[in-house]
Amino acid sequence: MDKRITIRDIARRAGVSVATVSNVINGVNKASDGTKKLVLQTIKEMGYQPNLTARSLSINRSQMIGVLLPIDESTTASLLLRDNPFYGEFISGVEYQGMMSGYDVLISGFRPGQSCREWILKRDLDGIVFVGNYTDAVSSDAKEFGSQLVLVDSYDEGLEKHHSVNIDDVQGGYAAAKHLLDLGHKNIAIAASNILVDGAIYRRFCGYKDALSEKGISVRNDFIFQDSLSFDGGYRIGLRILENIGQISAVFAVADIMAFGIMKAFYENGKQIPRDLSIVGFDDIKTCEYVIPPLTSVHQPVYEKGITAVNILIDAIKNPDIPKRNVLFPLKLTERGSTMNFCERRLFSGACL
Amino acid sequence: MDKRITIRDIARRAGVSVATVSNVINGVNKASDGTKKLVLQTIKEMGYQPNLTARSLSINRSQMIGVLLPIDESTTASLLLRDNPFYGEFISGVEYQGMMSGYDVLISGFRPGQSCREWILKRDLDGIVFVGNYTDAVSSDAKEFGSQLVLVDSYDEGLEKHHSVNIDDVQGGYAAAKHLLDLGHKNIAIAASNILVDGAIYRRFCGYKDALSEKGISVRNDFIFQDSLSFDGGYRIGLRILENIGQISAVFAVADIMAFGIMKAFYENGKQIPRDLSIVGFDDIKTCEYVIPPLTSVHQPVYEKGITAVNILIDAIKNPDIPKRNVLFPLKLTERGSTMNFCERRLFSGACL
DNA sequence: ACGGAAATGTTAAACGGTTAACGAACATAT
DNA sequence: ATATGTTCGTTAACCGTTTAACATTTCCGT
Repeated sequence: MDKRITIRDIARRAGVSVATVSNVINGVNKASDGTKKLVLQTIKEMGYQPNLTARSLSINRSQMIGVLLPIDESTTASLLLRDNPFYGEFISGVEYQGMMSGYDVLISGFRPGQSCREWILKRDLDGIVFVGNYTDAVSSDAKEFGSQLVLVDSYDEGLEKHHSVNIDDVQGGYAAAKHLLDLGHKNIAIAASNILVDGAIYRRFCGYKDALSEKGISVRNDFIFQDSLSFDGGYRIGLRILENIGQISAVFAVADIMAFGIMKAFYENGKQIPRDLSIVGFDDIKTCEYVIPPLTSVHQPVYEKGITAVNILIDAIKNPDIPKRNVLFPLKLTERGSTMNFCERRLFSGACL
Repeated sequence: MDKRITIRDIARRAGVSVATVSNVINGVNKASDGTKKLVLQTIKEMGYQPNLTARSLSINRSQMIGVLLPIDESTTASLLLRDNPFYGEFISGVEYQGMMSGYDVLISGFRPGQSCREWILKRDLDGIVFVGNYTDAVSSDAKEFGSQLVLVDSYDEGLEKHHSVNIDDVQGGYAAAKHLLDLGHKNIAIAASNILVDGAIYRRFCGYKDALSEKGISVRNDFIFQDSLSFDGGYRIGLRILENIGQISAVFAVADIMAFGIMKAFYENGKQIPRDLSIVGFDDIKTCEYVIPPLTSVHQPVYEKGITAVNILIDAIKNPDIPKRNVLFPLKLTERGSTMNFCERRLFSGACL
């Protein structure tokens, strides 16, 4: 409960003006070495910490950046952060890089109907990292006040107009399907959420389609399974695939979590992965290594995305006129035990076609 | 890039003094209904947002709270947040409750050698939620500046002196072992990290011991397996258990992630869960539902811990003199498919002893 | 009609920094 | 000796709020 020590206390004790103390702190070269030493010494002795709130007010910059996370629409209450390990990992990257660059990180859910203008303005945020599907409102909000903006995971819209960090979903989808094709599979289903709603999912689908058509295979409508992007959604799709078990030998699930649901459905019905179905997931969350068999999945660099977003943001804060940067992370498939060669699989039940 | 609108602009436009505008904003009842309406109207028209930085400076409170997260000691670089879904879930609770109470949330890793005094001082933080093993330095830092402190997951030390939120590890460990005992198991191993190092783990062990001795069973030293608190650690323990497969029929893993490692070791060696080994985990992370069989686990309310911590913190901020509160969440076991009755299991291989 | 309280405002000094503008002291060049 | 420039500092205004202290008007009881 001590009285807070201010720059004036330092000035008084050191016998100089507050301006001089301020200059020393900020490295403005306007003090003799002697004075500098004296001031620094005094600061140390008194355990003085400059107050960033006051500084913010004065220089109109806060040295804080914000992360806006999507909300779980179903509850409006909790962040997706709660249920999806992704966001924690992402924030970790943001926090680390922010800290390294001297910025503090504020987090918040971006609740519908809310404007980020409010948030930026209230706290004088120097910039924000916006995760998820961005709305035009967001960008105009940011621009209006000299705050910088980096979009993450919202590839589609207005990409050129903003800084952005994305993963190459098309290529990822392609890699997934390609892997299955290389294993000799021809009848490859896809498990997804509504393909037309979510841009990222649609792009993964496109990659899948590309890989197939490269081999002269066209996508069969009845091989496109759509349900909610969740374990339960995957489970339901798993049951539907089981009905077509003779025709489908492999499936590309556009999210790991759906893949787990499919695996569950299969096990419950006495089928085995990968003997009865090869599965490749997408995201490569830690759980992929824990399940049995471990899930082959398209790896996405979540932590690195956080780091990169902050790097771009801070560059932009320091120099608002740099051209927009749009980073697209290439994706690589991590092969594990949930996929196997189509022919070898046939060895269990007969000859290879 | 517009000029920011300040309280003076509002005052000018509405033809009143800034003090009046301020009063209206803060609900101080010093203005006539007419004036109030006028001011509010003007605020809306001009899209004015009070600047919290300036307010902070003025009232010496920031309406911000901080969350200090433990760092992964191995890297010092990244947060544990990166690898452990826990923290994301926890932060989600903190963010939600903070938002509901009008506080913004700042997050940071608590890096060794750092003092939180600096952080509190710099940003005028009203309070902080400290997660993990706390050091005395933290508390004196906080106290010194009227900042409030809530300790999370650091049951042991100086509990009475601070607000705290913890889970009842002893009871959780007890519940885990009890469940296995109730299923008829007698030779129950425990998989843990070094029992003497981490207080929480030690308490879980104590609960396990209590349950056993209640049944007249004493803990066998060769049934205590210790390794790193990770999937790999669990895997190694799994291999060691396999060597004693005749003797051990069940295991309590003090963290889900270790349980998954054990399961993996068993499957790789052609053994089946729960037929050859009943397993109960601890934490009940989402993954428990995804693995096959789904893991029986002691559920811990991570999100609620976040909510509760913030509630206590804000109470303490508003009234610094309230007595210290120490919340201890009771734990409940969630039964799933990784455990089975000892006798039924014997049906596979012979008679029930 | 008068005094005092209540209601409604205003003024101006904080809060803890930054920084433009100014100035003194001293060295150097002419 | 004078002009010119550096070096080292100070003064004071400002950032956008809050709030104590004061001022004016209105209301009410007697």
